[in-house]
Amino acid sequence: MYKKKGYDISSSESITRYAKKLKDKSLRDICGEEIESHGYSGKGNFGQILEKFYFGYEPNSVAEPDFLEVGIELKTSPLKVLKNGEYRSKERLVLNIINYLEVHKEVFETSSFLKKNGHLLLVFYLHEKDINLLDYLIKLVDEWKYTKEDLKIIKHDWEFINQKIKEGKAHELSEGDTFYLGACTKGSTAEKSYRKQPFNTKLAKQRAYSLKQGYVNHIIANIAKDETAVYGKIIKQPEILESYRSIEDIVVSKFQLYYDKTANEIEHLLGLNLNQNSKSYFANLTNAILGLKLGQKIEEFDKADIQVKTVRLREDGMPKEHISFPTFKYEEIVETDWDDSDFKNILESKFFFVFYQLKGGNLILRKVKFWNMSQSDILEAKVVWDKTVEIISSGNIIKEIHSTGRRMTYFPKQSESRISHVRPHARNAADTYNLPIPDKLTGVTAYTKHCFWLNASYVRDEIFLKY
DNA sequence: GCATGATCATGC
DNA sequence: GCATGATCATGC
Repeated sequence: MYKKKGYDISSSESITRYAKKLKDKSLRDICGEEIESHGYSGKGNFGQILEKFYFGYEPNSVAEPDFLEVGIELKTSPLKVLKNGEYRSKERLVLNIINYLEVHKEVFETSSFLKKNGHLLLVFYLHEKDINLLDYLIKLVDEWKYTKEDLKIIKHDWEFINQKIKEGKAHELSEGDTFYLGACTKGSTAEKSYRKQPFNTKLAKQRAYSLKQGYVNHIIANIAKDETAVYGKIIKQPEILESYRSIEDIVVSKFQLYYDKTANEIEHLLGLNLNQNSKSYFANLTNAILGLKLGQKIEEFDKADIQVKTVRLREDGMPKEHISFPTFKYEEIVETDWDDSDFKNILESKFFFVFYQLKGGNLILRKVKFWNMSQSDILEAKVVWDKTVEIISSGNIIKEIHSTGRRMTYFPKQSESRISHVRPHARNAADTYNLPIPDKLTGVTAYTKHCFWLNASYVRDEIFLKY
């Protein structure tokens, strides 16, 4: 037994008060000597050390909350700092493992998820590269309970995950399936950690419930009392989510009123007068349809890490453009595993597509769609990512240089994959990132910024045309 | 006409 | 200054 308890285990106020003393301290500040006298060897994670040496209980993996008497679960999570000094979550917050064989028997209100994670005590620390975890500074500490609105959405998410398990599709679960509560992969190498599922003989990846990174950012803003961003809600009263309606249905029904109308007509029907030359014209129109004021961000989409994409289709239904993602840094991508890659992370998100189509010189709203990529397509996209990494690591990037100076590369072309390709995405040829090793043909040590693109034909066939 | 490489323009 | 959405230009 560790006796370093400065709190009353039967009082949540006392526990929180004791926890808040951690602010602006590091693990070494708080319990350095004790850690050394107990032979701390650098193993174990931040949370386990805090539990053992500060709160004085042995880390466990039981289904009950850590502070059983008051039903509070302790969670620690890393922060990063933006250039403007605001805190953001470095990652999603991983909760308890989904026991496929048991959860299908549960109902949300009495579920193992809610029992263990309904009331959290959160300790956020500043994660810094190349610094010993004993020296990370703890910055934000507070309790967290979900608001009524959030809990309705989380319940829908939980039920969606359960439904998939009941249908024997645990192996097809994906983070992009849900809004705030995700089913994220969990295990040192996710490839190796497969589990049985109750209604299918196929093994399914081990997954845990998790709060989406965007949701954690809202918790952080809440705790830090940071209210710089202006948000507007789609769901103004939680009662709207009563009964069978999901947030998806509600959003889609708002758009359906305007299907087959031109952007201009929609604008007038909404009583707006937007600047059509503005780069954000379509984003503004989307927000207005959802009932938001100009300049507001969509709170629910932000919390759910939803990628909103407006796509313009030609008359024949082909998107005018491929869809781009952020550029990758050559030096970073070669040091990254697929499971930790930005590309995988973004492909696992939920997307909201708004399709406009050209018709007689006008753009009309054709349809909107929530979409996330299937597990099998994510694996196909991995092939493109693997090849890209291989090309950069080997230094065989440039294939030939035309007399005009135009350079042909070995990067995966559109014709090589149904799903994705790699192309430049830069201000101009001088807009470059450093290469980890010089290009074999030319010897250049930096190259024009590139990014992954979703093929226009994939967007048409798999997103626009399907069901 | 399409695929691929190159660049522009706006807004934060 | 840069990210992002959008578009242009060239060669097959």
